[in-house]
Amino acid sequence: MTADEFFPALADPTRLRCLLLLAAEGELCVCELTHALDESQPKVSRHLATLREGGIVSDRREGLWIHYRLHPDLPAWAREILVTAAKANAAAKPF
Amino acid sequence: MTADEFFPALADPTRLRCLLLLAAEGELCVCELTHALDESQPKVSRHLATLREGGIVSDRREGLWIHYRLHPDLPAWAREILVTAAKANAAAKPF
DNA sequence: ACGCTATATATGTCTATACGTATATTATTC
DNA sequence: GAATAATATACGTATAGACATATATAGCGT
Repeated sequence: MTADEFFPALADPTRLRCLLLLAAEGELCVCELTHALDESQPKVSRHLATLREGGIVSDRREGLWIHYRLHPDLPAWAREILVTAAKANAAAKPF
Repeated sequence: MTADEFFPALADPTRLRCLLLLAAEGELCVCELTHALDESQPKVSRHLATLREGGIVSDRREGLWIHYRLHPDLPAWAREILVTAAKANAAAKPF
């Protein structure tokens, strides 16, 4: 995982929000993400596929549900960036 | 400056390298960046314009040279992300 | 004013990305 | 094995992004 691969994944707002939710919650299924983001299921699924193919998230099937989480091999610096972005977001929307 | 505005600016390798160089060096003119990146002048200039229009860098003319630096108002979290990316880059290319 | 240097922008084109809608896949339950 | 639920993918299209080449602008020196 290089910065040149990681940053494009963060450039889409839907993908960024997915990653911040996953960083905060640990593991979420597609329907939880779809509901939390208020986006269509195919849209969320396609963005998750992008992240999966990029090695940024991993998935785990459990019956009908597929749970996504940050990929276990995601390097520490990438996680740090997500934490920093989450703090920036929290500061920007203090509701 | 929100994360949704900042991350797209990092999604292009040329822009990312410009920002990492500026973060490391403080201030550089276009010809220094062009030479350091080994890219064409219009290409570097256009990416710098993107960063300038996004409020991520500021420019200062001094005679023929135009010096770019990280924008003074760039929030701390954005600078932190650049520092983290720089460390990731340095670790990836230990030459 | 002219030429030179540094930088910016314009133009046309090509590629990548994102989207909505529709359909397919996978697993469960009856 | 049909029906249903959760998720994935395919397809067509629209938009954005990046590029190379060419040209314009701005300041300096003579």
